[in-house]
Amino acid sequence: MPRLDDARSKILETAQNLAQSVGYCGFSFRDIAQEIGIKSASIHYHFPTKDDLIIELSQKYRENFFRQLAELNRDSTEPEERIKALIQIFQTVLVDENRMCLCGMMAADAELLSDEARSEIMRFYHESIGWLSDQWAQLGHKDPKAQAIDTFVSLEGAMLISRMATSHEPFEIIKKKIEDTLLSTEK
Amino acid sequence: MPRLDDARSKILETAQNLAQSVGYCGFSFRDIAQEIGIKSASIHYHFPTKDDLIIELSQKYRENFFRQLAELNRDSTEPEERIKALIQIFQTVLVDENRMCLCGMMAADAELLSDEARSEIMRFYHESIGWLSDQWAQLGHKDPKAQAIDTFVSLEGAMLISRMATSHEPFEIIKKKIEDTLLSTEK
DNA sequence: GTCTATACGGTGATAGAC
DNA sequence: GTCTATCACCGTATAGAC
Repeated sequence: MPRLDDARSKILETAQNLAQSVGYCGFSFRDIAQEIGIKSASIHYHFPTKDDLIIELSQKYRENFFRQLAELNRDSTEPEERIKALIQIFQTVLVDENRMCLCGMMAADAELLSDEARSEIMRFYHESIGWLSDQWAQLGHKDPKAQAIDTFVSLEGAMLISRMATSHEPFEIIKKKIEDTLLSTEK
Repeated sequence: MPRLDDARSKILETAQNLAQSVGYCGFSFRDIAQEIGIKSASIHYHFPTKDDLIIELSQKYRENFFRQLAELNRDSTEPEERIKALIQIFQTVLVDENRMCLCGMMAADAELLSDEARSEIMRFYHESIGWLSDQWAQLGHKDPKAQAIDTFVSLEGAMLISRMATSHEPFEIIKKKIEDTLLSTEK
C-alpha cells in the first residue's frame, strides 16, 4: 500500500491513527496539524468539518480493509487460511501499532457520531460479517453467520481488553479459540 | 441497592451513566450538573478534578458489581447458574439501559486516563477473570482461566458491537455460545 | 493550499459570597 | 454546600492575506 505524501493523505492517515488510539473526541484538528507540521486551519480546507473527516477516514479504512480481504480471497485457496490471515491483520494493529480496530473504537463513540459516520462504521461491521460468513460456510459450518458474528465480536473484544490490560493474553486466547474452531469444523 | 439522594451520590450515579454512554471525554461536569439540577462548580466541591470523579466512580462500579457476584455465590449453588446470572447483568445494562459495561468503555478510553484510573479499570478486569475462573474450574473446565478470559472478552465485544449496530443479535449469539459451552463442560 | 488572525462556545478549575 | 463570577485554555470553524 503506497503512502501518498500529499497533505490530504497525510491528514487522513494521521487522523486514522489518532482515532484508533484515543477515539473520536480524544483528538483535535490541532493534534493532527501538529503531527504533520501544518496549521489546523489548513485541515479545514481539505475537510470542512470533523464529521467530514471522520466519514472519509472511515470509508478509506473500510475500503483498505476489504481490499486486503479481497487479496486473501485471490491468494489463498483455503478459507481456513483466509480467516487466519484476518486474525493476523488485527494482531498487527494491536501488537505492532498498539491500536484498536477503527470499527471497535468508533463503536464505543457511537453516540457521539453523526448518522452518516455511524452508518459507515455499521457498514464495516456488516461487510465483515458477510465475508466471515462466506468463509465459515465454505468450511461447512452449520451456522456460518452466528460463527462469523462470534468471530468478529470476540476479536473486537480481545483487542479492546488487551490494549487496556497491556497484555496480549486475551488476544492470544481468542485467536487460539478461533483456530480450534477451524480445526473442529468439518468440511 | 438503595439510591441515596444526597448530591454526592447523585453526581456519581449520573457520571457513571454518562461514562457508560459516551465515554470519558464525551461528557463534562456541566452535563452532570444540568442533569441533577446543580451548577458545575458544586461538583468540584465533592470531586476536585475529573480524574478524582472517574476513580471513585470506577471503584464504586467495581464494588457494586462484585457485591452482586458475591450474592450470586451465596444464593446459587451451581456455578452454571452464576455464570448465567453474570450474563444477565450485562444483558440488562445493554438492553434495558443501552449502555456499555464501564470497564469496556474505559478500555476504549484507556490512553486518556490517569494511571490510577486505569489501574482501577484493570482491577475490575482481573477480578472478573478471577471470579469467572473459579466458576469454570468448579464446572471442571480443563482450562478455566482461558475460558474465563474468553467469556469476559466475548461479552465485552458483544456489548460494544451490539450498541453500535443497534441490534441485540451479537449479544444473543455470544450468550448462546457461552451457554452451549456450559452444557458441554463436564463436571 | 497554507498561512495569520480571530470568533465563539465549551472545558476543567478556582475564588469568594452566601 | 451551593452559588455567581471568572479564568485560562482548548475545541471547531471562518475570513482573508499571500
